[in-house]
Amino acid sequence: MSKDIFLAYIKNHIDLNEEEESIILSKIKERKYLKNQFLVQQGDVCRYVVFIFTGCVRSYHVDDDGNEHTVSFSIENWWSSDMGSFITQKPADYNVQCIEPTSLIQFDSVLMEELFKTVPKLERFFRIISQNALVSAQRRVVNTFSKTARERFEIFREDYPELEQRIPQYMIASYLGVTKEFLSKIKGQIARE
Amino acid sequence: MSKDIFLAYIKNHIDLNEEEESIILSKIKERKYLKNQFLVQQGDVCRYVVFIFTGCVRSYHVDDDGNEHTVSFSIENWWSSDMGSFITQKPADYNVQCIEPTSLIQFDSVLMEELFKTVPKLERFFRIISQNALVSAQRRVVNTFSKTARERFEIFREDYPELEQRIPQYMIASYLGVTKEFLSKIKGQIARE
DNA sequence: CCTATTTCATAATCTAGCTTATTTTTTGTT
DNA sequence: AACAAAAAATAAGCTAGATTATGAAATAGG
Repeated sequence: MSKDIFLAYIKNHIDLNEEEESIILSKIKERKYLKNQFLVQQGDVCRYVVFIFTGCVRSYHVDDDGNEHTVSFSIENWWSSDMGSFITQKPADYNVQCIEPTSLIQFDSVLMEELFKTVPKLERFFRIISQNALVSAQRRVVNTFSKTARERFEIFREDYPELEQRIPQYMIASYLGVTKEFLSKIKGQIARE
Repeated sequence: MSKDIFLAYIKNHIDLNEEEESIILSKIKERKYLKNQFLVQQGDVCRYVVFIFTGCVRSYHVDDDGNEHTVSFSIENWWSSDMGSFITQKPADYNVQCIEPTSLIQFDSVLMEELFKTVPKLERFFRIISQNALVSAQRRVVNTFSKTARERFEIFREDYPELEQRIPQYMIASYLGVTKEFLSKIKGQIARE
């Protein structure tokens, strides 16, 4: 059952006894989204953090010139949200949109606090995954400055080999910080070698 | 007393009772570093997370071409470390160096776990500050892609008005992701208006 | 106080990546 | 299967920012 995936994922990071497991199971439920549906829209307040069972979700910002900038892709066994908006309850900077039919658990702040109260160990769990997310966000900053677009593309391919097939190329370009035309050129170069 | 600054800082994010406060106070101690001393050097394993009382610390990565890329500046009431290295105990990607004489608290992983065990609320505290740091790292990626160098410089000035006076210009350039020459040109442009 | 070393400014040349435009391919819908 | 719409490829010309070079100003050390 897909909720067990979530338990297994937690148990990669912390230990849970049977009671804690059943508390968690009792409080979460699966929800499905269709392709192209939004979990949050830029400007709205983000009410959920989600854990993804299946599917794929993209977070992206649309700037003043109308250009899209992808913050993250989230797939199986990963998290998604506009954290800044969720924490502060201010308007979201990002759109969070399903790019595949997606099945997930939705955590609002009430549920979150309820879980922390009944299973305090989860504080530790979320600390750990928050720290890990921070580390990779910082690495991305440095890569953006120190690597060429082509290098960043090659790193992307290594880090997420399956993702390239599932995601339209123009979205990958907007994740790498280049235009779709330039990514196309890079792929041409690589193919020609 | 400077340790009280640390307590006050924690209490911005979570509540502490008297007992918890005194446990924390009993376990931490102040340490001083000279200007230019390293807290971590790229390639070594990072053994500490630090909280800064006074002074300024820079984290930066040196890439294969020998170029420096500043990940963060940390001043009064803020944290610093190479988190990735600290967590995994693998070689650090970053140098963490004092750019002013600096007074701080040093947390090694033993102390960290001891604190988490005796004051479990601190898990929550570190989750919150990690999440905040994640939000700003993500915002920085988006800004890098959506704003010009000049706009990023102006944002930097607004966000950290005091910092510009304290930090050499070439370090600011490496934080913004441009060469020192180009930052100099930008400042010239702005001055001429 | 003097000298050496960093740091900052300015400017000419060069290039990675952007813009704009056109064509081909793929995907989705009736 | 046919059509429409979205996505990808290709290419010419263009700019933000890099590189290289030189001199001036500020810091630091003796």
